[in-house]
Amino acid sequence: MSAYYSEHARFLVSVDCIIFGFKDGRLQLLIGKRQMDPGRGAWSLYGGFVKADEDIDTTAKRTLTSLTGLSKVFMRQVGAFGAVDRDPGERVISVAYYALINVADYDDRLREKYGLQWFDMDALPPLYSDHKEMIGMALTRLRRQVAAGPAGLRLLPDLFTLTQLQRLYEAVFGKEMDKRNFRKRIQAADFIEKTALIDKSGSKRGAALYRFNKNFVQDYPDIKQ
Amino acid sequence: MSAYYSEHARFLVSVDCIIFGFKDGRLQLLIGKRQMDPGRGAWSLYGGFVKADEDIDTTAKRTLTSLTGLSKVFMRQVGAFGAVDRDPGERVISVAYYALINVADYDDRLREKYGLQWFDMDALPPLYSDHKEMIGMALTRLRRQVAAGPAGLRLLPDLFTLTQLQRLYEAVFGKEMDKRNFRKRIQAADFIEKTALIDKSGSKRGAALYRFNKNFVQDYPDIKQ
DNA sequence: CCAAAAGTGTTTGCCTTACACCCATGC
DNA sequence: GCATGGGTGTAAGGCAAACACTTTTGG
Repeated sequence: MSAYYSEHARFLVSVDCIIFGFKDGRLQLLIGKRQMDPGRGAWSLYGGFVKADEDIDTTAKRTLTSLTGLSKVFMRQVGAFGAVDRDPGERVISVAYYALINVADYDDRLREKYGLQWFDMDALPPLYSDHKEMIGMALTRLRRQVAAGPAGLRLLPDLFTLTQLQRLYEAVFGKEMDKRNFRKRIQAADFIEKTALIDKSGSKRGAALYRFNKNFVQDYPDIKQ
Repeated sequence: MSAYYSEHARFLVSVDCIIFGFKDGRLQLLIGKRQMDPGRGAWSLYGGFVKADEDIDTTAKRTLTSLTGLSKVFMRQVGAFGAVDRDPGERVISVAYYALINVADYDDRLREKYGLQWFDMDALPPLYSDHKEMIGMALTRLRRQVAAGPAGLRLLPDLFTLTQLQRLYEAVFGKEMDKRNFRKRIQAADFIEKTALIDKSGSKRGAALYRFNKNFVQDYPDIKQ
C-alpha cells in the first residue's frame, strides 16, 4: 500500500439513507431508533460506515439492501455533512443519500426486524444529529427530480392509476392539484404509457392502469460536454 | 478522545475547489499543475486535506483563501466523490466545492506565485483524476443557482453595466440572449438596482452602472420548514 | 459625419390555470 | 337508483421569444 499523503488526518466516513416511501396517500420516511451509544434510542436515519475498499455509492446501496432486501433501488447523493461536532460521539463525516422505494416491494417483517418505522414527512419526531437538515435537503432534491422526469414512479408499483399518481405528486409537492390539468400534463409526458388493464379495486367503474414507458430515453439538457 | 466507532476504517478526506471567474467575456476556471506525486505536472483543481478539527466547509474556505487572499467568497458544495480508485495515489474521498470570484479582486501575482492559470470553460485541458466530472456537476449547479437568483453577480465587480451582465449570463448558459428581453428580465428582478453612475469606458455614449440591491431578501420557495 | 455601443415596445405563441359536468358500475 | 370514483374540454391570463430602430458622443 502506498502512502503519498500519509501526514494528513483520517476520518470515519458514513452514509445516511433517507428512504422515501409513499403510503396511505402520504410521503413517508423510514427511520429507526439508534441501537448504539451515543444517542441510543433517539430517532435516526439508517446509516452505515464506509468500508476500506468500497466506493461510497456502494456503501449506500449495501446499506439500503441490507435493510430492505431490495436491490436496484433509485438512490441519489444529497451531499457531504462535515461539521466537526455533528456527531456527539466521535467525529464522523457523513454522506447523505436519498432512496425511493415502492413500499409494496418491501417486506414488512424486515421492517419490524430492524425496528424501523414509517413516519409521515410532516410529522417527523426529533431526530439525531443533523439528520433533519439532511432530510430537508433531500426533499428539495426529490422535488426537483420528480418535477424533471419519471423519478417519482419509483415510489409506486409498476402499474398504477392516474389518481394514485396524482396523490403521489400532491404528497411530494405538498399541495393539491387540479385533476384535469394533471391528466393533461401526464398525457403530454412521454415517460408514462397507458395499458389495456383496468384496476377495479379502487372504484366500481374501474380505472385504467398506466406504467413507465420503457422506450423513454432521458435527455439531460443542462449537462454539457 | 472517545472511540465509539473505533472498529471502522478511516479515510483521508480532501476538498477540491472549482473556482469560476468571468474574464474576457467568458466563463473561466482557475486550475494549476499538480506539484506532487502521483500525477505531478497534470492539470488539476486546487485542493487541500481536511484537518482533524476542521469543518469541511471551513477547509474549503481556508483552501480558497490561502490561494487567492480573498475571504467571504461565495462557495457551495457540489458533492462527495468517493470511488475507491478515484485518486491514483492513495484512497482519498473528496468533497467538491465551487466558488465564484470577481477576477478584479484577485491579485494576479498570487496567481503566478501558485502557478495557476485561467482556462476557458470550453477549452479545458485533460484533468487529473475525476476533476472533469466535478466540473461538469459544478457547472450544472452554477446554472441553477444563477437562474434562481443573484449568485451570478459574484462574478462581476460591484458596479457593472447591463451589457457586462448580459455577457456573463451568456457565458454561464452558453447561449446568446436577446438584448431587449434580457433587460426586461433584469428590470423585473428585484436584486439589481440602477445607480446614477455612468461608465464611459465601454462606449462613447456611456452606459448606466447597476449594482446588487442590498435590500433584496432571498426567499427559498421550495425548502420547507 | 460616422462608427459603436446604449437604450427602448409590441406582437405572437405557448403553456399554465381555473373551472363543472357526464360516465360506468357495484351495491 | 344512487353513491363512488373515473374521465373529459375550453377559455383566459401570464410568460417567454421574436424582432428593428433611435440615441448619444468621441474621434
